[in-house]
Amino acid sequence: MPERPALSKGEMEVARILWELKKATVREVHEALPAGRKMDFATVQTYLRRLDTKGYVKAELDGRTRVYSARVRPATVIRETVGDLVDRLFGGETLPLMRHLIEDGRVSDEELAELRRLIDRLEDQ
Amino acid sequence: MPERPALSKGEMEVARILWELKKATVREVHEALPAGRKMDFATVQTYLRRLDTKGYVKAELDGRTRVYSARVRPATVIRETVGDLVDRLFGGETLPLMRHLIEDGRVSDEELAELRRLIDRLEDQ
DNA sequence: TTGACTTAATTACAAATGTACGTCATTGTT
DNA sequence: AACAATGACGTACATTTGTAATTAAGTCAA
Repeated sequence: MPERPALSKGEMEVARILWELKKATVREVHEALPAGRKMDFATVQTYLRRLDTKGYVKAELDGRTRVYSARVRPATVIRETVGDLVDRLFGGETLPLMRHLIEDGRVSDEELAELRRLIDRLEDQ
Repeated sequence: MPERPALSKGEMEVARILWELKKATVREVHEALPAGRKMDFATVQTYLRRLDTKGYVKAELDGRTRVYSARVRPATVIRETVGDLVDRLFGGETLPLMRHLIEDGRVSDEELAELRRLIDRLEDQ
């Protein structure tokens, strides 16, 4: 595996927004920040540049503007990032994390139902 | 909320081991590192000291030896840490993370059953 | 064309992090 | 007692991270 340096927290936020937009300029990412999340334009710029350097995204020039897009698939990044967290904070066990998520009460009834469907699907195959 | 500085990755690893041991000296934590995880004794020492400074653990002296134990409950630390990850990497949505965990195939059938039980319990109340 | 704006690119820098060395005190061994 | 081994503390230091100020370059109104 081409081991990339891990994402920092700030990089994560920016990467996630880029994934959502598929392709975006610094400005577009900046504008897509969640309401209330105050981050300087230049800061977003820095994160995107670092994501590029680390190999997570690529940039192509459109005129004088850089248009960024993912180079590594989100699913991969998520797998690596969550895996790392599970290792460090849960000793590699996934269940305790799920238990926490479910019991923490941030999951709606609908989501619970959805979850159950997921489980069902996995079980009978 | 008494906002503590977030845990760093190294601190997480050490904290988790301390939680498991309940109470432990630097050496004990060092020895309890997962096989294959090579970390210098002094590094463990540093992480514990920083955990102390940040308010996550406390230390009492037994002779000339420091015995560390949690000051903040693991559940709290986990809630904060996971919450932060969910915000940054999943835009605050919990379900996508659970979906990932379930679909990533690291959960055994038994664990799936256990999960279902958890969901059942939450649903009928 | 010349400021006045916009926006992009570069550079900066303190704080946090990962990682460990050196020093000194303590204890166990001939 | 003198030496070797053990272990605690304080110190160190290069990287990485969070965050932005500065500089450069293109664009538009007068």
